Amino acid sequence: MAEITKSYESRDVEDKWYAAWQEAKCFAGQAAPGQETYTIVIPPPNVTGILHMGHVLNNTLQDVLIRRARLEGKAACWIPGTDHAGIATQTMVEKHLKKTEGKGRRDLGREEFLKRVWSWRDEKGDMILKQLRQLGCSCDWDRTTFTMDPHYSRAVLTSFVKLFDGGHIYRGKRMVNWCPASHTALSDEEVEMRPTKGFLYKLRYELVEPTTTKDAEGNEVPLTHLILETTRPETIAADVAVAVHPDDERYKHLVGRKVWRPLGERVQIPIIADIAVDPAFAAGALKVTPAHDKVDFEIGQRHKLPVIDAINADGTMNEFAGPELAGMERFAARKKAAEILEQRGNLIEAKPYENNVGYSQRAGVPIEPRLTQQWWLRYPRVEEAKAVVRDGLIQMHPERWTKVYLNWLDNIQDWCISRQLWWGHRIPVWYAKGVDREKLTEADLRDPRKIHVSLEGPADPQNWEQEDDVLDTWASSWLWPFGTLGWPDDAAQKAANFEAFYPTTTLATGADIIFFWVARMIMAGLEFSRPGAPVEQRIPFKHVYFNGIVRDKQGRKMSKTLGNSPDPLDLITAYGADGLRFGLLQIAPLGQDVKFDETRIEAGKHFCNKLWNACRFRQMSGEMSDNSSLAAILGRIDPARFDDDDHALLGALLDTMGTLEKSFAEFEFATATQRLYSFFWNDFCDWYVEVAKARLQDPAAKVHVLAVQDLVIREFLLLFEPFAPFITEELWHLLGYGAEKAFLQETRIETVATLTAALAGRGATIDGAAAGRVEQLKQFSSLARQLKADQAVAQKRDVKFLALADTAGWSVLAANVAKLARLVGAASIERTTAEPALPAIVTPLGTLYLDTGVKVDSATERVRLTKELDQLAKHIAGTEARLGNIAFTSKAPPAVLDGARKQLAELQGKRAEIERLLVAVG
RNA sequence: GGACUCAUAGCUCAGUUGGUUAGAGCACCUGCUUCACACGCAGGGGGUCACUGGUUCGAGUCCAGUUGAGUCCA
Repeated sequence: MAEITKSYESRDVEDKWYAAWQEAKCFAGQAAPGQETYTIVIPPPNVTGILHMGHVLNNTLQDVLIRRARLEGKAACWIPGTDHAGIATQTMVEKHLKKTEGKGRRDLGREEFLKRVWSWRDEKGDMILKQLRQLGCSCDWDRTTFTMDPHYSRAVLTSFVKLFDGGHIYRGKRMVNWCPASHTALSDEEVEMRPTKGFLYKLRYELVEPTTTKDAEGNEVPLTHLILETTRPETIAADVAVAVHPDDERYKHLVGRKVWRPLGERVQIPIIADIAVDPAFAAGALKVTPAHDKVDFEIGQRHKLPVIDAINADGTMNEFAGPELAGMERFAARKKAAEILEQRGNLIEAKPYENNVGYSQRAGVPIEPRLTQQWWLRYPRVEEAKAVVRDGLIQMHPERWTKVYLNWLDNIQDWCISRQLWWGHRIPVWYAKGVDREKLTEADLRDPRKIHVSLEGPADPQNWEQEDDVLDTWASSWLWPFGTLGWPDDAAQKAANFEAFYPTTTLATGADIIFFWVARMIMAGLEFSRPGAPVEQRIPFKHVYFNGIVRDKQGRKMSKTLGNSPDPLDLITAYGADGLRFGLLQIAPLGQDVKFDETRIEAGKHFCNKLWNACRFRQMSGEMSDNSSLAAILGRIDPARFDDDDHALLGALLDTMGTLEKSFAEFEFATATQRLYSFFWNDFCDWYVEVAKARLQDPAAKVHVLAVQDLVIREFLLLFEPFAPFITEELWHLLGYGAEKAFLQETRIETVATLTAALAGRGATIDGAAAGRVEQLKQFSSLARQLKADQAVAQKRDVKFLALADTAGWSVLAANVAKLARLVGAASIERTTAEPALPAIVTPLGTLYLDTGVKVDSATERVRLTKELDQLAKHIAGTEARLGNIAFTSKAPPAVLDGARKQLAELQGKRAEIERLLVAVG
């Protein structure tokens, strides 16, 4: 067996083991008939993406789940892949083209451009998947899927055709969120509302026929114009009416009259009444611009108003905006429009104003409501999607997200699924040549002479033209849980073992895509996955775990522009993948955002090093014996030699195992990591290993004590492996736990029940009371050290202690004196019945005197003891007051009362002892 | 406007169904190269649990309100 080095060097072991795992196909998702499965599909990162901290958290969580499932003997399958990310990738490649060749995509043409995107992908895509390997992710790489792969594309197009045939898809000229930067429509979910500073322009619209109105006092006064306010004066030339609320007394008599439109061609536009107008906003009159506002469009529809489109696809104004504005960029045009209006006397004032403006999430520019032909989806299975979550078939963690999910489904709007891009799944619709696409009706869409919808395309392609648009990327990723398992092809599904692995078990993702992805996947799963099967077989997953967002120390989102995100690969280099994983999970409580703190990652590394050295020390402590099975180790454990420390340690181990079982069931990973940490560092290293040093001096006890350590390390490595797969694998082999050359993952992890039973099978039953006695010993040693420190005695100097103890206390001390002496640095700990004039401290096992050989400084001692006495007095007073309260003694549960009485007795005993010491000091 | 989350030590966070003197890591102070580990060991200082009120024998924990930070929806 190789000797363990002085410190853990992650770099030396990570690559080695990852290669070995892959070589041995450790991560292959293969299910034996009847075997319980555990499936995860990765939230596919952008194919152009590189690993950031959010990925690290999200994927570490998935790896922890999948590795634990493997240790529990389940058929674990984690399916990786990437997303083609339509807009992002197309924009990226376009930018690259512009920079390197000075060309735009239109210069190349669709086919050539797509070739360039593919070659970009082949060269740089999947980089992130390589990075995930460095993190230790145990994905079944043979199943890697890209949303543009031929079989996956087939799934996407199949879903379109099925939905079209089912009447869920239609085409229509409607208001969409238009991104002037990317030249495409966006879904509502891709629009982000941002408070934006601008101006509210107060304008005068001149009445064609002046009239009168009543002023505040009821006097008849002349009225020559209407006042209205807008944030977008550049669209005035596209105004087709002015609207007021039908019940607004101020304007009732004006409805039906006309005003002069102040910009563009000098025309009269009607004053109309519509309930969409908010009479409380501004002056209560609204300019109606159907082409450039969703509400205005609806008003226009109701009143059969014309539509004037004054803005081009790229966000510049066209000739309908008027000669002064034509050709200008929309924001420049806004300024210019205000100037013109001011010159003409139409502008009353422009006051600074902040309102919510929709921005393209991807391009970061304000979207333009725009009337265009698009493809729309009426979501299938909406009610069923609500039911599966409401009924708990799909559980969200934390549970509160179900409310957000249900609320969205309650207010669901049709989904604009077409995008005016080239990179993506081209919509499988063909128009007969000569058909005017602008004039197609709903009925025409169902007419096979005009429209062809299929996977293969028409038999006579020369007579047809394919739709130019592609599908929204999310309209491909919503099929992910079954598209990655071979759907819709029967043979492929069989090969992927769809039958065993679907529904998937857990989806781990961020709550920011609950609508984009989670909700849509649920609907898609219900609609497509197993037609006709019971609902519990059609859901795409059973659990959704929402991980938090990784933020910087100031609580800001990590982003490239802020430069506040560390490179995960640097962190792996510095702290090891295990240190990064463990450290990050420690600060990632369920459903809460994570403020990133590099010192916690460093602590993760330190913990790995601690584990490493504890194993190293075990190796140095004595011969390694057969560790290859639990039975072999248990065979060396001698129940007759169990002392309190053995009981307490194994009790803590079982408790830790129980905590982990519970944590995994509840997705509480921070709890799990914290317990692993405190168990190993405090219970095992700080106490057990230290006290064992004394026991190891006894040759008769040695085999047993080392076996206990071998057992604990074995179980700990199994518990820790999901969090830190590299170091645990390395130690597993170094300490000979694997049979032959078996990997750690091939061993089944023990449960509280099985380990308890295995111990019982060896005749060992854990004495729960031992932990309390060990606690007393810990306190004793801590107090003894404190006494030495107080007396300025060097720690390592072996001093003489005297203990004034009763029989019970002394019996505990006597049984552990060798351990304690070593622990506190004592030449001897002897019992005394006298009351020596020495510095003393009161412990749960008796009063301990320190014989320094120097005369006691009674003044210092008095100060020290008095201080402690004061503190004690306070606690005693508090406890006495509680116990003296009849309300407390009559109502509190007996256990609490008992505890309080016991505590009071202890405190009083301690006080009496300190008082006595004070007298003795003089 | 509606929904949600958070506020505990200098920093980042734990704190189970309310129950002894509120914990950890990092940072800080003191001491220590002791036959695993200085990526370590020992000892220490540091908290009116945001604020106000309520329920209760008892509140960091439950309820209401206030303030502040953040997220989502409209």
